Amino acid sequence: MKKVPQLHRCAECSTRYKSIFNQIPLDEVEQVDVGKVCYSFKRGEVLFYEGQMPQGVYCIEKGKVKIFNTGSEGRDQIVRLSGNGDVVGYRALLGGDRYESTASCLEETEVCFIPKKQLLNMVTGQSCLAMRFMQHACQELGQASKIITNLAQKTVRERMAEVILVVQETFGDNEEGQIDVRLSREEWASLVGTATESCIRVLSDFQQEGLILLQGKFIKIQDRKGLLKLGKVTES
Amino acid sequence: MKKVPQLHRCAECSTRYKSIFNQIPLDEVEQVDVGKVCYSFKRGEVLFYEGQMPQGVYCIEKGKVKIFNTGSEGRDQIVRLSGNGDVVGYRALLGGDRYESTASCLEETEVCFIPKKQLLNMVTGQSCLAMRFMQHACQELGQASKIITNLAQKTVRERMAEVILVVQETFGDNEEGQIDVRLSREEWASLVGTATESCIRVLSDFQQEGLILLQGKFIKIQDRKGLLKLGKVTES
DNA sequence: CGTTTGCTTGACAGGACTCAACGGATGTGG
DNA sequence: CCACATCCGTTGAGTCCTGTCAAGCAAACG
Repeated sequence: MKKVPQLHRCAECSTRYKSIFNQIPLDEVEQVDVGKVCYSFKRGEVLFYEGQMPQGVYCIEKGKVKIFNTGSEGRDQIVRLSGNGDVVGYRALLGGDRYESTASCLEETEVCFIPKKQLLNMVTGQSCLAMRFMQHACQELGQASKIITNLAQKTVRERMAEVILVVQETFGDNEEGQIDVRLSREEWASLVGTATESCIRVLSDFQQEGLILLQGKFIKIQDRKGLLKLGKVTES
Repeated sequence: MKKVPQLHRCAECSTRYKSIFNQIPLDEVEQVDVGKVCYSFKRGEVLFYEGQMPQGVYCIEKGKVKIFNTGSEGRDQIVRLSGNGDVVGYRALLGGDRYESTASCLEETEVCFIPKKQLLNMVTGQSCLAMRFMQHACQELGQASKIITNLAQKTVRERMAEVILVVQETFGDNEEGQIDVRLSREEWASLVGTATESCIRVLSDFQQEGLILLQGKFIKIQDRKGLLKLGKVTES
């Protein structure tokens, strides 16, 4: 982790209009600049660990982060992937809990750290920020409820199909038409909630069935409809 | 469902101090009375169905409700149990979504229905209600993340042990020391995320191992520590 | 260029689901 | 109050999915 000389201003942040700070009055947004600190993380570096007390929130300026829980057997379960403009770590801070998950960077990632005091000031202030966080938490809660049902009822094949689609929606495609995130097989397995070996087998099955194309670390979707059907996704 | 002549006043509600309306100024609480309607539901009756647009929220005055998703195979997955003082259905309303779950009563239940317009007025108003909902949603989100990891990594036995403990914490014991909620085997299975038959087998195993006592529909915990250990619960 | 890490495949065992059958409890209507 | 139907709980048998272990190979890395 490296502290970055503060040259990023929220008002000019490219991700502002897709972030939770969208539609917040400009003067309030500029207020964020005052206390924040910018950091740069390498792949594998950690924003926060499960069990810590939150000291603030992290706004991702550029990069990708995985949020995961470590089960009792030590296996990881990724519960969310976050990218540009996402605010990470707000759940524990606003819920008054310790972190229940660990956040680790999937690639070179630049974040702005907003200290607890400042965020709470803004949230409890006049602004509609509390409202925005509330809506956001409620939406995430809806997604979580879907994940729960999927894990309990779908097979590894079905879950894998759905996860591939969700990850593509989250990060989109790169210039070559591949899903724009570099995940190891183990990380795909952590998303699906299965063993690495099972994950590998299912992925190569999918390729043989013409659903996807495996290109090293990257995956290209070949038959979107096939995946939708296989994953029994009720497209929203 | 039966409409109840409105004789319940929020300010005098016995559940108010454990509900989300705790610490809300009295005059605002009294404001709720204006637009609300009280209903009475029998066991099996439904507050709302998955897919509907939310028209308001339900505050449980007395009774118990299960919130569940119906998977693609038709099997149900219970994602939450709610009781006295809980507000049900706020997630979809505040998140701006349709209901992603169905809410069905486990026993005779009396609820106060607060219309959408009124709730939104209160939430967007000066009060700290948005803050309360935000905190609540964040806490539920933390629980959901735990459930996800459990479902993905624990065995049916482990999950069952944990679920028994969680349900007891939710509803407590009745006079006879049994967990104070009447759930069918199928509903226990829906909580754990398994088949009814597996659920039955595990429950009777637990009884033989001296962990619990099965008394018809009711369960009595005999060896709390054993369940904790088996469920690998990191007591919070 | 050696070492480590990640990927892949095979073999195997066991947990969990499905199907089927049956007794008992519950509830309804005559 | 009884007969009937339905639902619920329980048990057994069989199958298959999925995780684990082991080993070989490729890729990445310093």
